[in-house]
Amino acid sequence: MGEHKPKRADARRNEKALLDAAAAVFVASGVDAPVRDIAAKAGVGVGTIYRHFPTRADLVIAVFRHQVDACTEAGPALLAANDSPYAALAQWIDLFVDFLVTKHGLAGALQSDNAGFESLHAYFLDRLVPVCAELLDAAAAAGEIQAEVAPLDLMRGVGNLCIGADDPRYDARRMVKVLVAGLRCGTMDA
Amino acid sequence: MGEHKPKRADARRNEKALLDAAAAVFVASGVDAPVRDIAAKAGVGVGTIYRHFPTRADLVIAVFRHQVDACTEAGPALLAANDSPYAALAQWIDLFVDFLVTKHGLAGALQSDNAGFESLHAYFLDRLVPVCAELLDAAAAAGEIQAEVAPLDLMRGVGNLCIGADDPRYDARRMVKVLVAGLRCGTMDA
DNA sequence: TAACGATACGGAACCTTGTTCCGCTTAGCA
DNA sequence: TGCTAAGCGGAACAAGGTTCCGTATCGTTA
Repeated sequence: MGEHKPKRADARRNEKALLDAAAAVFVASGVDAPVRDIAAKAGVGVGTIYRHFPTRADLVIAVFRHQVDACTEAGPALLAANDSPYAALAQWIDLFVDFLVTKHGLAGALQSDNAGFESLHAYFLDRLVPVCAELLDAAAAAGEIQAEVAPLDLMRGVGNLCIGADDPRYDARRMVKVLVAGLRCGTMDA
Repeated sequence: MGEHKPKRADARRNEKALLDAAAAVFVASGVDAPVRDIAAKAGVGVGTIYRHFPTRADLVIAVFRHQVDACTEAGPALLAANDSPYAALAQWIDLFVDFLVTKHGLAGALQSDNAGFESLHAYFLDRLVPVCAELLDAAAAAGEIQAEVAPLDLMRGVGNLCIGADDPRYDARRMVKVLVAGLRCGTMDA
């Protein structure tokens, strides 16, 4: 059930290149970007994509799993690199938003593959909730935040604020910043 | 600003044929059915479709407006044709469900054209809520229903019951029937 | 009624996308 | 160094939307 490394070195290299290229292209052109564009960006032929990822949807899923993993690992790293746990939390939320903004095209891109989307979402929650909890606890322990918020609530809240983030009239990131700032000063007025 | 009839008789005939054919094909094969299939069903060439509806999305929107109109007109007609207003309501809900089941593919089919979807939804509410109200009032006046339910609530309720109606394990129509039956006997127990 | 111009029609051709296929290349090993 | 199977590139195919244009038809006018 563990990670079974593919055989050849160049194959492994290409797989990573593809994941990186796809992530970049998705950010630049959206999740609907043509497979050919991704192949070009990675400097490989389309055939190579299809050997690693049987279908377009599989590639998309793989990229997002990859992002979830990165986000997971970033939590402890940020905590170690910052004196202030609150700062770490804020930076982590920032990464999380990067991820969400692109993630919102997902449901559409995976229209047929509903099962794939569900399992991805489950994976997403399984891995990210504990990280968020850790950051939240650390900030609370350091006395840097007043409001008591459950990790899942915070993640949902941020997620919901990011809905419609592609509308240029709506600055989702701004609203998230406000929400995160709100953690510092309890829910009482004045 | 009113309805401006197209010029030629055959053009008008074809437009109607297209609307009917598209509705039939959408029911049979879903909203993603190829334009060619619709043209074939209507017995016209694809070019004809594109003269009447500049884009695939426009055709889809036109079909659904057409359905909304049909549903709107069916309300008073059913009321007139039935002795029991409740029976009329039940039959109307049936038509409404037909419409909803296919409507749920819409958001996906119009992915790019979000504005089109929004305005369609507004049109949908504007026209259907009054009809639903009329049926509900008539049934209440005849003493055939006990529960007091707002038209919009009923429509949303039915709409929500129809979510996931394409899943063969879930019989949405059955649940709607139960809900409608529930109108007859108030919300108290026994 | 015959002729004529505008209007509408059909469907082949085109473009973009996902996916498959297969001859060539190259990593890894003896 | 040579062998072989894993990998690779990209042309070719399939499917869908959209465009184009020669032909047919409508509706009017002489």
